[in-house]
Amino acid sequence: MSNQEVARAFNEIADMLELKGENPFRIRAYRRAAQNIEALSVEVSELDEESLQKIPGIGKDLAQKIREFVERKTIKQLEELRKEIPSGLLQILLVPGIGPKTAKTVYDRLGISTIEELERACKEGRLSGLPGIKKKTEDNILKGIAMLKMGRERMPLGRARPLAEEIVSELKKLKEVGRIEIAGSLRRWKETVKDIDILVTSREPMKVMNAFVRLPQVQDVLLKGPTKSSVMLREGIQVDLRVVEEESFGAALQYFTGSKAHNIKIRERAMKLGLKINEYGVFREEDNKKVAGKTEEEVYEAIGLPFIEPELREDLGEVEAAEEGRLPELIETSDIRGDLHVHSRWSDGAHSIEEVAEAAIEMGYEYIAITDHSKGLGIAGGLQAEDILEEKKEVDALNRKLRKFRILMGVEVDIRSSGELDFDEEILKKLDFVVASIHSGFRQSSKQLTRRLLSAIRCPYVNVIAHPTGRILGERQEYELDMEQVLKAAKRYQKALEINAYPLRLDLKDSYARRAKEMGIPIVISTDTHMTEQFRFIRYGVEVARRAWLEKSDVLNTLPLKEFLRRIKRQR
DNA sequence: GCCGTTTTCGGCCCGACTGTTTTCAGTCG
Repeated sequence: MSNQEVARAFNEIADMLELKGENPFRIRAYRRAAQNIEALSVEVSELDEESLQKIPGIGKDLAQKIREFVERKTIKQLEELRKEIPSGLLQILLVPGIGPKTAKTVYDRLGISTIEELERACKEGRLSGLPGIKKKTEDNILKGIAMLKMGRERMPLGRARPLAEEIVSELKKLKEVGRIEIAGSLRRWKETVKDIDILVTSREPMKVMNAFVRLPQVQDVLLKGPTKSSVMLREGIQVDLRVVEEESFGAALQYFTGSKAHNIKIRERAMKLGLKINEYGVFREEDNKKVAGKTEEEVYEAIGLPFIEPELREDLGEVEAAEEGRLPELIETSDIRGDLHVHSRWSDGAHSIEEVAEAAIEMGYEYIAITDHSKGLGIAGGLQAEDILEEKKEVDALNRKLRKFRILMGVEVDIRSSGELDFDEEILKKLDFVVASIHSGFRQSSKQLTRRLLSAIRCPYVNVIAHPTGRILGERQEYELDMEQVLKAAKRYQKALEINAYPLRLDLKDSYARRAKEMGIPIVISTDTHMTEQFRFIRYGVEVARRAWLEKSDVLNTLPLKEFLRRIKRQR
């Protein structure tokens, strides 16, 4: 019973209670619990009722329901609701523009309980005449159904971020645009995003909005007003643009950056202090006088808190940490001194080692580890033992030539299906740095996969496990690992785990990386670069680290070369 | 259903846009 399954059950209960018109706060309680469970790095199935109640948003009742779900594979309340509410109605809720009220109305009045029926009824104009529904609403529902059919899922950060930056640079060209910032989950660098939020200041909002909806990337205008417009891009992601006053920019940025859960917490705190926060500023309850709003720092200060970095704003303990003055000093991209997972033309990279080194120097690095694939990965030009030794000669020669820069001779050694490494220790011993990773047998049992990683961690010459969970966003699920065991082993042998910065991997993900930090496991952030342009992806990895509360001192490749070498020697 | 420097009952974040209304409900973020 995974956390995700529990979260899904609670969300389903929330949906059905909503359809029944239940108390909205009770519904919110289920959703909040679901969200917190999903973000948890431990499995709720392993917790007893008492520990469950320590999770924020989970009290006696929900703790019992989790235990019930884990032990009996079902929740009685859920079963009963399912009998009461047709599953098609839940599908109808997924249609953008349709909420619980409309869904209930069409069900009660017309007996519609599937999307197909809804579509037919709209086309036949049978919805018109229901309370609050006329032709226009029918059209909007049909649009929403079309949108749903297009498969509106979350977009990986690595795809959405460049799209957002492109739009920002277009809008920046307008003379009517003052300040401009990306907000929303994109500013928090969440690994997938639902839409792109952009915030601008302007004295002539309508001109900005007019230009916005006419951008060449825009396929459809969803809504347009003086402070808020939304469009659908051809790439299939929605962009919301908001225009605010200079004087409220900080409050608006804070508000639209979210997360929702973080904002609710901030607002609750404000309320206790006799303040009210909205996107225009912080206001005193008694006389409605504005006390802050121009900058985000001001907003947090007004409620007695230090600035909280956007990446932390998930209501996962950051508000409490801010209150107690123990916010982390998050790692920054400029702290990184070397990339430790780099491919060259010797295997499947696009550039020579020399070209790669030059690009790394350009990045301001002091060192890199060249880690081409081992023989098991024939498809990626994996190297035989002799090739590795040849490659090492080239690296040695380059090191004699380069000043103030060091290329570490390494390898990305494949962990075979059997659990053995692709090279024996005699070869690995001769290298400066060894990255081990899984590239095959993804579908093995959890037991087998975990054993493979454990045996790699135990090998004295392995320094780091690369992309430990193997996931590729939108393509491949994580391996079914026993992550807790992997973490324990990494801690015991002090082997590093990689945050792979390749935008579609981001592996370790934030919640695991945070758990690793808490356990005292060393972390490296690397790009898995196959061409020199990809060194720039390091930012994505650093952002995962920031979301995981990591500081400079938690990450090995922030160390200067000498210290770094001393540190990895101790791993052997 | 949760939660407690206003607490064990009575609160629970806040506003824009749309389409239906003639002052507002529903949806969304």
